[in-house]
Amino acid sequence: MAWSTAELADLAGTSLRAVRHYHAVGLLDVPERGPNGWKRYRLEHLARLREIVRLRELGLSIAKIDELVHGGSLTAALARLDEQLDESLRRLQELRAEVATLARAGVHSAALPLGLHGIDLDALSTADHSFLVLAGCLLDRASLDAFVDLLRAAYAEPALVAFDALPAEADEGTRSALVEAMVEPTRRVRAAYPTLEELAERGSTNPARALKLMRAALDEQNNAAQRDVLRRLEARLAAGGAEVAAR
Amino acid sequence: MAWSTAELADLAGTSLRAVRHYHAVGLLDVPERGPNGWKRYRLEHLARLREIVRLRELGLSIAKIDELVHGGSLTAALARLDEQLDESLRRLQELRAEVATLARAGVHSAALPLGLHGIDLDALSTADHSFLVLAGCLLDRASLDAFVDLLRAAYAEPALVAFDALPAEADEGTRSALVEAMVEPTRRVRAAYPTLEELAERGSTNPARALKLMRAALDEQNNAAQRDVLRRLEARLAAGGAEVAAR
DNA sequence: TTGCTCCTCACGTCACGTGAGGTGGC
DNA sequence: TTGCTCCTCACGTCACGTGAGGTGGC
Repeated sequence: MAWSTAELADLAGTSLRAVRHYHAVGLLDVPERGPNGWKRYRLEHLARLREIVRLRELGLSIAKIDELVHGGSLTAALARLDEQLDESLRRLQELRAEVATLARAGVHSAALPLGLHGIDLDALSTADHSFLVLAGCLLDRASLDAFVDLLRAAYAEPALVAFDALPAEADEGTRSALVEAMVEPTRRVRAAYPTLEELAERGSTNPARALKLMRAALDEQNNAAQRDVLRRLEARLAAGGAEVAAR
Repeated sequence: MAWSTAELADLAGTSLRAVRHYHAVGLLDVPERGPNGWKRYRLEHLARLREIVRLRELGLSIAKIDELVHGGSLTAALARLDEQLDESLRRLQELRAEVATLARAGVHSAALPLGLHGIDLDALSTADHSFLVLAGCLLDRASLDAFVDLLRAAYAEPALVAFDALPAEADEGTRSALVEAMVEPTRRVRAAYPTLEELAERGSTNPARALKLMRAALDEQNNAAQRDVLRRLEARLAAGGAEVAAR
């Protein structure tokens, strides 16, 4: 009873090349050879090879296995391994949920942070989608959720939806009417939800940078007419504030 | 607002080199460049890159992502992915159990099939350990469990344990006494448990080969005295059978 | 001017996979 | 003799990592 490399690999449930690789890196002893130069593996090699295969299946690197087999602390290694497995389990469970979401929402929603609660991705404008991607890179979960709440509130206001759709060549009448129509909805939303500053402050490790990036993105997404309307809206809101203060 | 490669990678939570790799394989469009030749990434690139990063985290290969992004069937891909995740989850849970076992039993038990029920690995002789490794490569779970039951029964018989420990230079008196002592225990074990043939027949896809390999291994593990005792034991059992049949 | 960032090759890494080319056994 | 298995190089693969060497911006 002595096995060839192919037989050994087959018994152990691995490949011929893998066995040779384990020889090359010194994990598995090269056995004696028969008179014709062929390797003759025995039970001891099978036992060692199974050990290697098993630990590889557990996800250990060859270097780690080498360390263990040559007397490294198994207990410590296994404790770390157990933590990693636990982490992997949690991740896989998240991933499954995410896969289900993706199946409903399409590939391109993969760019968004996962599990945005109660948001209809199809109803999202391209601009808001892009902005959410950026926000997802900059804000933590809580701030992101708060921002999504704000977005939904905004979508419930016809005037704010109209702003999103404003064409660059909109005429003066359209613009001034839109400014007026936006005053009250904007006040309502601002009163009920946190501002971008507040979100960045609470949800980012580098609030100044996050805020700058988000503002730049917003500005970039707007066309000339939208920027004009925004400028006038801010003036109108400030004036309104002054009126109230003066009264 | 236009980002450098490093900024983009940082925002998307990946590495500079990975971004360049995605360019090289055609997954991510190369953006326009500024007057100084530097790349200028925009929101669209961030969105695409996040998509890639997310799908990579899900374990998809670049080839697969390319297929998906260029209109492959997302539904089919996700269904397969979900199966794989489910499979991975089951494997991870097995692995955790196995890690716990390993922590108790030591590295070298990694060569053994996992979760052998109710067996004390420390009490196992080296020969039996080696043989179990081989059996684990050849038999399915049920047959293996049956074999372990047989092993435990054998360990409960002092005569059979004595056989395992018989030195090669054992004298004639020791040998013949051992043969006699083994007759009854052997009959008991054979009556209560399946034979190697039966185990191979039921538990292997290639019973003839499995049986041959296991017998060769057993034979090899025995020394001259043990082989002698076995031969005489078989003769004694056959004679006993003849006696009974003749009576 | 100094330090920092950007760029493009291009070789390295990990754990093997995959021929290429030659010999031995039945 | 034919077909099959064995052997040893040695280059290929996948998804990047890691310098090497040179330029631009503040």
